Amino acid sequence: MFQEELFARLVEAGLTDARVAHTHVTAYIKADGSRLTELAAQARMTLPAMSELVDDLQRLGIVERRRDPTDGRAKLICLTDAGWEAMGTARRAILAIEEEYADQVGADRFEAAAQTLDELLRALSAEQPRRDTR
Amino acid sequence: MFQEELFARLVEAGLTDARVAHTHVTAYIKADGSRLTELAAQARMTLPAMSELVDDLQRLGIVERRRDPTDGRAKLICLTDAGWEAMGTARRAILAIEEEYADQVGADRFEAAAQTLDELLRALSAEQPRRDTR
DNA sequence: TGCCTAAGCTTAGGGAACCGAAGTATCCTG
DNA sequence: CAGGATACTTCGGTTCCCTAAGCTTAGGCA
Repeated sequence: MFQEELFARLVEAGLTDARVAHTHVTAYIKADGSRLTELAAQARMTLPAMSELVDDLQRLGIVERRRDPTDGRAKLICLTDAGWEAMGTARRAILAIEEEYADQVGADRFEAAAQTLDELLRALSAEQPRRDTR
Repeated sequence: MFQEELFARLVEAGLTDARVAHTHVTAYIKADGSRLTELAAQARMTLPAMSELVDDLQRLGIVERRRDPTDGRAKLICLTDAGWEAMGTARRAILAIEEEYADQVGADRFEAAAQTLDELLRALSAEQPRRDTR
């Protein structure tokens, strides 16, 4: 529901190739680059799954893989210029939808619910940290 | 996260064949039976997708398809005895998890957030009723 | 009565988003 | 400088959902 609305807006804004799974990268990627292992753990998915997502975003020119200067095995997933731009329009779209939601139930209640859920998620994440990355 | 916890508990309770998608049926099915069209609309998915789910639950002995006495085209999807039993254990598992969540953030806040989200969902569903069932 | 459209459902084929197992390259430790 | 651990990739498979195309029954209307 939220996703349908978001992706409709992204298409309007010209981001026709955006897919839902991409958010698993864009939600966690750091400004100076993230390792695949980091991203997979934060998104709670396996390395192969995250690798495929990064492949796709690389094909679309949103991210690029750079060699990690501190570790020859690792790669840093970084946003490209086009990636930063896309992040900006996505963020604006999300804020607009959140505003609509806040209008439906009252800004104070929406804010409170969001806060509660965020806290709950953090508490549960702390209990059961990452997935098994054997 | 919630799903992992729920299905782990269901397996413990002996419901080893339960799958995530089954909730799209069990969440909406009425005590005296529901039509496929109804279920698909409420779960916001297509008829073939819902039909497959019902196939699967039928194979597992959870639901059965009865002829609708008021319309020869339609079928009523009904819970079997085993289905009612499974619903009971699932409901108990869900309540137990919700209690744990309430403990994490406070029962009052959890309750308030749930209420807010429920209201939001209803408001959005009213705006954008069902999916296109051409 | 006999079509003809619509409604209810099913079948067939395919794509997206994951997972587990197994492989390669690099790092680190004794 | 072996041997194990770490970072990542490749391969094959499952789940969950979709669109397109069918088949059957209902209901209106000439």
